[in-house]
Amino acid sequence: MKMLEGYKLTGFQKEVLFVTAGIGKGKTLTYKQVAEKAGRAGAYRAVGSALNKNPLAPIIPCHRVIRSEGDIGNYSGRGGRARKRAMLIGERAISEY
DNA sequence: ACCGTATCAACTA
DNA sequence: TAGTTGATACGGT
Repeated sequence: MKMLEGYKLTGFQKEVLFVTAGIGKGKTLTYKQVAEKAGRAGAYRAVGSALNKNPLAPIIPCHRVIRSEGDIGNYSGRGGRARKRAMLIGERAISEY
């Protein structure tokens, strides 16, 4: 996993990105779950911060990380929340409501 | 449903 | 080092 080389990311950042990148297709994880997998359960805020600065926004499936209630969180990638919602609906990961 | 507080890491001065 | 911010979570009202 050397895709993170060149990017000045901290350990937590790398863990978060790695976990996010490891989410299976059509699956979704809540920020809490990602935080737990990253080794810092409870740091859901930090997870958001990490993904916010995520230099691999178009590469990492950050759109598969949603809120605990199943709602769409925010998204820094191109298209913003609309794009994220569209992708999740396309993968049947969430309800289209 | 709405508001306030809790919690964690990164950023900036 | 201290203060602020941010893609959240949870409980009380």
